[in-house]
Amino acid sequence: MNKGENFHPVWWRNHLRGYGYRITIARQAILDVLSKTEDHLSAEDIFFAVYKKHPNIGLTTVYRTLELFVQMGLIYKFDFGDGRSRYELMGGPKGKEHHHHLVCTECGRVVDYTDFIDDELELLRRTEKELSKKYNFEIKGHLIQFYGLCESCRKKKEKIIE
Amino acid sequence: MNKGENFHPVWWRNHLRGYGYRITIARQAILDVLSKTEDHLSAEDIFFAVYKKHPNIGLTTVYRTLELFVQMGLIYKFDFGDGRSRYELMGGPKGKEHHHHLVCTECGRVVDYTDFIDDELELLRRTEKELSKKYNFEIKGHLIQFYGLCESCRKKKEKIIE
DNA sequence: AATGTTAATGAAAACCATTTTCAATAAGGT
DNA sequence: ACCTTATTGAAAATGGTTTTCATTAACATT
Repeated sequence: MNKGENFHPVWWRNHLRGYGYRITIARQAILDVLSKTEDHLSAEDIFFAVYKKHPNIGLTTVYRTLELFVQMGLIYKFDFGDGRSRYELMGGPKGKEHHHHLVCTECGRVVDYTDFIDDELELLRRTEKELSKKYNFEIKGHLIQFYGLCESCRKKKEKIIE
Repeated sequence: MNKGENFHPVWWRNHLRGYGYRITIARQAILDVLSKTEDHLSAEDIFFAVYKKHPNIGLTTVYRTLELFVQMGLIYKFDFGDGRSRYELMGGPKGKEHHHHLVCTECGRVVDYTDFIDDELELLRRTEKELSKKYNFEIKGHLIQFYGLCESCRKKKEKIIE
């Protein structure tokens, strides 16, 4: 952030280097976008956001980079059911706290919630432990999502019925 | 099942009729396939299974029927991350008991588990209640999945490292 | 700072699960 | 048996993602 450097925290640069990957403009730009948003961006969203400063970076590179980051565990990839994947920065210095999602099946709105996360995580840990023993799985992660109708979509439906 | 009738439990026929839909060969055949499998079938899997007895039923119809059944709440649609959707009969006379999934990210194997389902469901109900109040959502469902490596995939990886 | 090796990239084409179109068919009430 | 209209099949379209391949750029070495 200082001495004229671009925004590129040490942690993920080391992460990249540690895995033997190169630090490129595209990778910096993509992580930059992800670290500055509260939204759940699709590959195309990220492409457009990156495009503003780097119109030479292609959508293909965005896909490849996201795939790489997912493999490295730098970002999460989610499917909220609208036919495209969404990406979110994982924990770490610039990452948000652990949360789960509440998805409106009508308009696609996604709410990040952290309520009860502790209870959930405790149960998950217990369940993980037992499942890995019983089914011989090495468990790496979990997915919890709730689906429903958000307030405005609910109201729209009520109006139609009236 | 008796009197020479095909396999077509009353419950889903009424379900269909109740929604004003017609009972067709294709719909019978597709539900029949879903009710007789323990696997997590894709649309194509179902198409092939149906094809054996009804080579005239097209893949398009399979997709359309599955979509309809999902809307009606007769079946569940899952995404295990391999690029195609998987379908499962919901609860009901012929449905399996409520369960969650354990997915191997390497080979795609899916284990249905019911362990701790009660604890999970209790927590889910509590969480749902609070979330719907706090975020004004009408919650319709949830998704819980664990991801990891199954035993054989883990062993394969160990071999490569050696 | 110049050079060499090789990973990374962009553009275009390919891929592939799913959806749409549209004319033909069949479910089920009359 | 007939009529209305939902349902269907085949083929084409769609659209997110991946692959191909020649070019470019990271960065270790000199």
